[in-house]
Amino acid sequence: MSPHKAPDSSRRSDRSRRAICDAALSLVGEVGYARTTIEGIAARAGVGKQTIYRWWPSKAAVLMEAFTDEGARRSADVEGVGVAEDGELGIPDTGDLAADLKLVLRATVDGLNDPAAAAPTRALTAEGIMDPALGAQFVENLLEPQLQLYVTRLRAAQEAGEVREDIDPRVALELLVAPLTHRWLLRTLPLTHAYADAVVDHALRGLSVRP
Amino acid sequence: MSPHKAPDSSRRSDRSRRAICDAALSLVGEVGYARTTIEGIAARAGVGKQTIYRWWPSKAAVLMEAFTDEGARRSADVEGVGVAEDGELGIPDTGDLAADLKLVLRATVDGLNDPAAAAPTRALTAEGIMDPALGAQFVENLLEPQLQLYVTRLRAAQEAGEVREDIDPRVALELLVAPLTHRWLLRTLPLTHAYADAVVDHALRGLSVRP
Amino acid sequence: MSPHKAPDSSRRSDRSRRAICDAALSLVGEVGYARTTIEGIAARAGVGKQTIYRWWPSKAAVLMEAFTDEGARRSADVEGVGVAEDGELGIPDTGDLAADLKLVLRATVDGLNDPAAAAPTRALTAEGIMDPALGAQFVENLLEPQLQLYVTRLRAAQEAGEVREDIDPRVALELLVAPLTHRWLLRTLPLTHAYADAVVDHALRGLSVRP
Amino acid sequence: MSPHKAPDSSRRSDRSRRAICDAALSLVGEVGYARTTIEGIAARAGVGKQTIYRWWPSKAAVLMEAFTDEGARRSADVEGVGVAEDGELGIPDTGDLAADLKLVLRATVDGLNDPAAAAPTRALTAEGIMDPALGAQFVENLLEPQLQLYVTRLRAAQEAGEVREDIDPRVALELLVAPLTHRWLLRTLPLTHAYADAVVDHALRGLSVRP
DNA sequence: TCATAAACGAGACGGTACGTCGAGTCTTCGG
DNA sequence: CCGAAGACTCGACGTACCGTCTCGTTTATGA
Repeated sequence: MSPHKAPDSSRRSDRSRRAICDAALSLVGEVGYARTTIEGIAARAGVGKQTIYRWWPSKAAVLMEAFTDEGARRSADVEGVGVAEDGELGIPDTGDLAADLKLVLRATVDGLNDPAAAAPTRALTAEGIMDPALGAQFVENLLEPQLQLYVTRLRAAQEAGEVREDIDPRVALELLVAPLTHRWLLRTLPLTHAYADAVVDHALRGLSVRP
Repeated sequence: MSPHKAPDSSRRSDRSRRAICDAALSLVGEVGYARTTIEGIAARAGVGKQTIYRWWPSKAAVLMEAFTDEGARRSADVEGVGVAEDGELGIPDTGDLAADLKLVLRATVDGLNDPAAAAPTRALTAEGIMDPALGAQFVENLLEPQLQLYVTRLRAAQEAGEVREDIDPRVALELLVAPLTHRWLLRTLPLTHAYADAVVDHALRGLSVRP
Repeated sequence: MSPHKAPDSSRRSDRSRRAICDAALSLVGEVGYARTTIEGIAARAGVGKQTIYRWWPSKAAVLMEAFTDEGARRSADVEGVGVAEDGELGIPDTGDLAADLKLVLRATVDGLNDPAAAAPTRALTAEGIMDPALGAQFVENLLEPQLQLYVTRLRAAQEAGEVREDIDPRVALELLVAPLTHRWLLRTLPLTHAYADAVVDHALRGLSVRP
Repeated sequence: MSPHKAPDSSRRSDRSRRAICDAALSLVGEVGYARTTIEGIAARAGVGKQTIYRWWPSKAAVLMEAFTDEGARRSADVEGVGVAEDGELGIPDTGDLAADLKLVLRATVDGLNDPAAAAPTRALTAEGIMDPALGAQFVENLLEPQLQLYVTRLRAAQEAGEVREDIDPRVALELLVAPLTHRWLLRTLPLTHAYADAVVDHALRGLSVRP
């Protein structure tokens, strides 16, 4: 069915896989995404080009996996802690939804404003915009898990009577998150803590005057 | 000061400029952004490559100008009409903000869901995400004028007493527009009329229960 | 040490090498040396440009090798004949040096006067004049072997008592050959059989009156 | 007859002409012939490219004229001296042909061995080898006048009884000059005073044993 | 325990496009 | 109204990477 026989993944060299991911990450950090090449990754990893082409369809896919890996490794480092200590591991629930959201969104703002950390994510996002398959992977592996945390927190708020029952948490979350993403990706206006607060306030209280 | 002396733009051939923009637009339409090359544009335009490199720094910049030009030409075509006939020329004001926004956002959804029309915009957006200079141009020339229409409409609603006085129209607009952009760019979930309506309803009424 | 690592010549594709040489020779024959380009050679040979740049430093070097190759192939064709049948394979020795030299130099005149055959040699010679490295290769591979034949014949004439003992064969040979080369390259005056004869006569008998 | 109307040479700006020649000579001296370009000459001369194309067919032709000019200027500088003081202004006649020729040819050797002085001549010669029209100009303007000096001297030697009557001075001169040119252009072996002497001796006395 | 088949490193290959250079032509403007 | 200035089309340059394709060389079972 497939024009080429699939490689036997049980024989795959994990040493090469890791070296490739590491090389990809470091190169993106050093020269940026656009000037990172498959040849460069292979050279830095001490690997034949074919070993990359055998297992990944594109440079972006390599980076995708490198990112996912890195995330998994970081998660593993804190496994068993039992308590979320930052936005990545759950949104706090102090009973004050506005405060909790502001805390998390301010942290998000800080993360997005760090140029070194965010540049590769930005590149990967842009690539995912053009390449649907890659974009789907990006959303599934990196974005959606984050967004689900908002769903969870918003449902809790509904049960606590803080949020109206007729609210769709999935839509609500996008009201909160999309504006930050918008400013981050398109650079229309500065992305600040004040903006994060304003988004939360506007979203929670609504635009309309009270009926 | 500059490493290369700037060309004298008063001597610029407008015939070449237009041919290049036309060729760029048609090529992007035919083969997509990624497979459009500077050489291809030059060949189709019957122009030397150097004439492109003399005036534009990148393929994306050519397309940027081609888009802006096209927009300007379309605007010129309807000049003097006096009445906005679609969302690009102003948001209607029937006195019912929710209805007006739904109308416009549904039209936006339709535009974004048209693959042929939206693909080049998507590519240009992605390119602007990676290249700040280009992104700034994109925002200034194409995006911001659209967003200002929302500001205008929201201010009118404030004056009409439909929208609370303590709302910042700039933030409010992003609450409405960013979620659509988010789904369009990241393809997290389908972009439908129902979603546009839900965004408007959630944004206007707010998430919180009434105090 | 070297700015670029040398390619591994054991992996070199001989098929490509031959195709490139053949293409180069045929192109020079068809359009002349100046209008032969590396791109043209690559295209005609069905080869990537890089494959030429990997192994040769210049267009002239390609032709140099093509010429040498062709010479080697022609020599191989007549191997085992045992008897020289033309000037390229040795200067005849009939005991009459003047007659032998006239024979050979007349043949040389004919070769140099054939425009099709001599044009590439002329181009290569001119290129070698400007580029010392190439010139050295030209002399070593193509010219010097020819000149040695004269040394051999002149030594035989010395042993036979035809030529004075105090003559340096290397200088003598240049007295015979350089005038023809001079007229051929610089086109001062026509290059004829009569001229070849005159050169031999003048050189053998000397300019001075008898003491 | 000509496809383009010939420019009116009476209107020609001599200031431009000189500036172009000067620029050409200085550029060839600084960066070599191959890397001297028409654009470079025009820029250095403060002249439009068209002003060069109007009056010369090629880079080589510009240099040709520049050289001729320079030669004429140098000759003018010593006009009226009445006595030739070097090979360029006539071959001395002391009554000893061998000595006179050695003197001149040694001076020629020195000139040809000076890399700075000879490089442009070498380039022009090479160009003349490939381009017959240019070569004819080179021979007529620069080479032939030099060679005629040898004819003159050799005829004097014939009249003085030093040289045999049946010698053709034109052939004889080539016996003397061509070997030096040969070594100079093709770099087969070093070009030394000893070689110049050997050429004179071999040519005057001949190769054959006395009958 | 070894043979054997796969993945591996290395890198040459045919290609495409890059961005630059210069050729020679054409146009504009200033003295 | 000539000529400087330089923008134009064109073609080739030499480079960078692409993705494919051999080459030997590990390596890791399964016969």
